[in-house]
Amino acid sequence: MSLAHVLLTSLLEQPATGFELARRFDKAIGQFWQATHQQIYRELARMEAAGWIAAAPRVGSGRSRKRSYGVLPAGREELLRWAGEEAPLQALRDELMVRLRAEAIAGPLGLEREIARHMALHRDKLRAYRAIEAEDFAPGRVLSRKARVMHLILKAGIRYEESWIAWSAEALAELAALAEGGEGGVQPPRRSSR
Amino acid sequence: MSLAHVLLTSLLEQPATGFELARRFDKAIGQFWQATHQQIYRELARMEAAGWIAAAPRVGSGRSRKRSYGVLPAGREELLRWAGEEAPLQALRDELMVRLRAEAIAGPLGLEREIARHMALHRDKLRAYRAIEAEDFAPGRVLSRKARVMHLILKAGIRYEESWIAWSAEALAELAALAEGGEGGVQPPRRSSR
DNA sequence: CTAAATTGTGCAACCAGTTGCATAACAACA
DNA sequence: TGTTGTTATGCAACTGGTTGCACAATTTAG
Repeated sequence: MSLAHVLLTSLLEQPATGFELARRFDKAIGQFWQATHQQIYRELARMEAAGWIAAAPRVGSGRSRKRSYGVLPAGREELLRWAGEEAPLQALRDELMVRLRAEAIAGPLGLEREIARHMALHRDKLRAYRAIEAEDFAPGRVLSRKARVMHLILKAGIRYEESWIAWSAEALAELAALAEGGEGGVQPPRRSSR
Repeated sequence: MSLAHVLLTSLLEQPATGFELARRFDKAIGQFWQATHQQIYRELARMEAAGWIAAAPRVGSGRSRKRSYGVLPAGREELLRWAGEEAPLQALRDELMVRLRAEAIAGPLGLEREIARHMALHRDKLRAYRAIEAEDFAPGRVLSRKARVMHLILKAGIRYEESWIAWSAEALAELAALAEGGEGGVQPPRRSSR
């Protein structure tokens, strides 16, 4: 049940409508958690029912359906309670690795293109993260505690992307070597080179 | 719909019962995909209905409910078709990073313990992967194409664990520095040190 | 021979996330 | 004034994954 807690955190930073929260997921939050507007509205309704958040009274004409939520004391307590919980390691799921397994077992499938494409996507993400880092966490600047912790989160993303880029390069080199060597057999090669 | 394709790949390597497939998920497959026995049985039933796999005729007494599945030509075709598809980057979800965001915004929550615990778990995984590597892909050994591709998958796991271990060390150091410096404020520090 | 552990299959209910669609206020502008 | 784009909320149906439970054959150990 992490979504509720992501939303609590974000609302604690700054009250917002469901729509605004959805946009925040496109930016900073989206790095390590995602949600569609559907999920967000549903979850906000639950959280309101649980007494964790409340909508601010409508301003002006009152014809709009817009609802801006803020965190209630019970919501803040719930966030702190949850933050103290232990969680198992996040399970890794990667479709590309599943495809690579298929490639290993069902023979050469030409996965190089897809790996190269992923590598480029990881490069794009890394570039975007680096740009945020240069903008918000430039070296030498004096940062608040909050900013320094946020920087740690960004750095986790940077390391993650870097590690996939490095792996992709290694994998492409190995697959190229395999293709060139012409070793397509399922059994270990018969002719030893020594 | 990756689960079906994981199962196709595994059955192609070696026919198996649902139970045996579940155990394979605890080992090699589990690195980048997970499934409970429930999901596996449900999916096998679907795949059989779709004509991708078939159960081998019962051997011996025939009193057992055991069903061993093998891949049919249609299943193999489906696997190859799917392997050629493009997929977006795997979305990253990490509850620990969500907690760290809460820590950044809702004040110090003592997340160091949890980060250290995760670091130890990542170390365990890395050690296990390294043991497999030493066992199955020792340097200098002549490996089949299949083994070399499998090694690439393992290496992806190794890099992933290494990158989290390195991040954890960095995060713990930074959090320790923050605690020591006594900077708990939300605003940038007032007293410049120069 | 019996008890316990392991192997093996499955139903039912639930929860979280996805997809497609519908609706409506408001702002900008032609 | 009407059209288009943005902001804003929500229902309904579905898919994939989780949890709890039940049942039964086979193997192993006492």
